[in-house]
Amino acid sequence: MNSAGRRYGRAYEILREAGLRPTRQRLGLARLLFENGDRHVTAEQLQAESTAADMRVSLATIYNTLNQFTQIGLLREVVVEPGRSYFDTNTADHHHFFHEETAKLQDIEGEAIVLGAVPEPPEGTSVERIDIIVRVKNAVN
Amino acid sequence: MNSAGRRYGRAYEILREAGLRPTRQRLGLARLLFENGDRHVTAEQLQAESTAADMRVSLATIYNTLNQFTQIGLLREVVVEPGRSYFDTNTADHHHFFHEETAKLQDIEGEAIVLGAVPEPPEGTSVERIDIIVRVKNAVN
DNA sequence: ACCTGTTTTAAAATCATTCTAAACTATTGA
DNA sequence: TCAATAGTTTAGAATGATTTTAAAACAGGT
Repeated sequence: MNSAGRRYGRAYEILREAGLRPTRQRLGLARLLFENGDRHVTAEQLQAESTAADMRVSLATIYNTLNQFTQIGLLREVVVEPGRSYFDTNTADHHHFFHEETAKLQDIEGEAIVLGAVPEPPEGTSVERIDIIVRVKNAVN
Repeated sequence: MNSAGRRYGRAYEILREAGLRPTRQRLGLARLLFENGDRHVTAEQLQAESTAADMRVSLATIYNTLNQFTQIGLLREVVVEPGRSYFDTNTADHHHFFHEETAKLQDIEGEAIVLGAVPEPPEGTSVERIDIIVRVKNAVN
């Protein structure tokens, strides 16, 4: 590993192993995404953060990177609203609260939600994934 | 009720009660949507159907109508893919299979899926709705 | 039939996302 | 170390779904 590799930590090798060149922008975005625990970001948000961190990364690259990271299993895409995609840095099996008013996602911890019966998939299909979204709004009290 | 009312059945009064004028296009779309059992349609699909049925309805009206019907509880919006909205004529409490390859939705019947533990919503919020999407793809065999 | 407020419409606008083609950069092997 | 090559990034154009706009058409009451 060279000095860049040391500076960026694990991301460097993860990218190499996935066959993605560890470029400046991919490493920088990886750092923003993974250095602060579990997060849910949109492309726009991530660009705002990279700008704030003095990295100039085009929106096209943000989208490419988010999609590539999703493909190699570093991120998971969560669809809750038409016309906006969230990317979740937590790829473990879990589900979400979605705050309708603030448009914010929040992980539901481990056993807090449990599926009783899982349905038989239709003939000739197999289950790929189960997404549960608990939509919440501010309680009126 | 006038002759138009009779011709379009229940929809006529439902719209009036919701404060929506029972116009030709709203009644026609209601007929397409509700006369053939449970359905999942996109705006484009509904327009194709109305064209096929010799009703000219603009896309803008299709969108307006789908949104209005959703607001008054005649439809339910299901979000499964970024950038495409499905409207479900079944507003009863139920969940969905989503076929990733064909982009088709299918209702999961009644008790086939059961939630064991339902999580406590975050402080100050109340649960609005729970959406479960079981994503399936063609089985490899 | 007439008035007034709704509704519909075509067309333009918007928004998130993807594509394109050219400029740039990482990697490899000499 | 350097050049060749293949993979990346980028600005800007293109796309596709949806919403907005402003004007024309219409529904319901008088």
